[in-house]
Amino acid sequence: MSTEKLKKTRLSTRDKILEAAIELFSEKGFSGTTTKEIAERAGVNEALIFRYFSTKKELYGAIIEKKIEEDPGIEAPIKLYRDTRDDWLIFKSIALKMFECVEKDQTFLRLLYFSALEGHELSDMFFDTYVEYVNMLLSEYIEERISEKAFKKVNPFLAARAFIGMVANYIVVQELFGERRKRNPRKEEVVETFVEIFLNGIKRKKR
Amino acid sequence: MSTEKLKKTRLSTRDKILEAAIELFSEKGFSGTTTKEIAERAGVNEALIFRYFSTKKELYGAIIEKKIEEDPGIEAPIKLYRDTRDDWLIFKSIALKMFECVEKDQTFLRLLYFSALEGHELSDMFFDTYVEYVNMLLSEYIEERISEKAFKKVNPFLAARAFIGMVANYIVVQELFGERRKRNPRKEEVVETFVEIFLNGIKRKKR
DNA sequence: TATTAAAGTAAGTAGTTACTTACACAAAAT
DNA sequence: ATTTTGTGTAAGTAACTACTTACTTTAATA
Repeated sequence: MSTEKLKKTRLSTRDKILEAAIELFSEKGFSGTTTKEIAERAGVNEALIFRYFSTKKELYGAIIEKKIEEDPGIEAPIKLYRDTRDDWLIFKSIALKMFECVEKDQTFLRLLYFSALEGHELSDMFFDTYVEYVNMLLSEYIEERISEKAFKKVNPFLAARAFIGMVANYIVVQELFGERRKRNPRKEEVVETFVEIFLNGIKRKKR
Repeated sequence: MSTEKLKKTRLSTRDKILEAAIELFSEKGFSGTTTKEIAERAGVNEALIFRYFSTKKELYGAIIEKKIEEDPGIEAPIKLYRDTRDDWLIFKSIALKMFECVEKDQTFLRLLYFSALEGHELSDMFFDTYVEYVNMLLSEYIEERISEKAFKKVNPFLAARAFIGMVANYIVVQELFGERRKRNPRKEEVVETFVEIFLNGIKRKKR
């Protein structure tokens, strides 16, 4: 018996349901997924789903909460490197962390977008945890750098959005709009180009 | 009788169905919308839907095709102003055109994202028409400006993505993740900040 | 005026949906 | 030894799904 199979066996019924639900909801959205399918993929009886979660909606809520708790810490690099004032390092590692985040979990982006489009009540919290929080931390850092005269005077909130936006949109185009098929530039080239454009754009020129 | 009412009356049954379907599919996606609902909102008998479109999926295809044909020409400014070599004007008007595009049609962005997530076969064409085509034209322009030594040597494709990404992501955050509620910076400030950061980042410094 | 075609509708259909019920089995607690 | 508890399941249910049928009304044409 392979370790993988062993691992599967050890999963509690509740966890098997959650895992199958995460996969299916991320593939087809809330209304595109049936509880029957979830039960089949989890390998459990459909009625069991309703023993653990009283409604399909509650199950959906549970998986979004789970994703929110599993926060991969895109903001880690900024907290870690802030004091070095090494802008290149900070922005580069934030971008790389964003790439890493969707590479590690293929369901993440789709769940985030599906939950927003389908209007789930936890969608806002999901979004705030992953996107707004990072943007806030980053705009704080940019504000500091402006007052240190290292960066030009710009709206720090918009500058942060600009940088996060470059990276986020690139990832979305790749992951959601299937541009993966084409052989794209290496991740490192992408990140370095974006950081270069951004930092050149915002840094004060030395005289 | 108001002109609006008159206009409504003049709409053919087929158009009434299409209009209702556009609204509903953009609100709730393909699998979240029922043909009964569409008929109710259009004010026609449900059976009529299937006289004009043989399946629900075909109706969905028809509305996406319609949207593709209605292409609002985000690429117009670049074609129009390319020869002026006025970078500020060109990039600013592209960004403004992008804002304009989603302001004029509230259903557009949601349909684009829903069709991609739900994996409709026309989704790629939809995406190509609105996003890839503009990106291509823009990267051509950037390439020219690089060879004219006006811009730095960067990957033109990535530079175009960077700019489009800033703007697109800002709009998506506003429209899809309901950041409209907060009173945000004026559109003009947003656009000017983005263009400033981008052009400063990519322009060669004069010596 | 008679004929035909198009536009519209009520009432279906078979299959699916989220969710329930009633019951079986095994281990732990009494 | 017997009750309780947790875990599982087959077989339902009522409401809903996309889609059809058979029929009527309206309007254009000959």
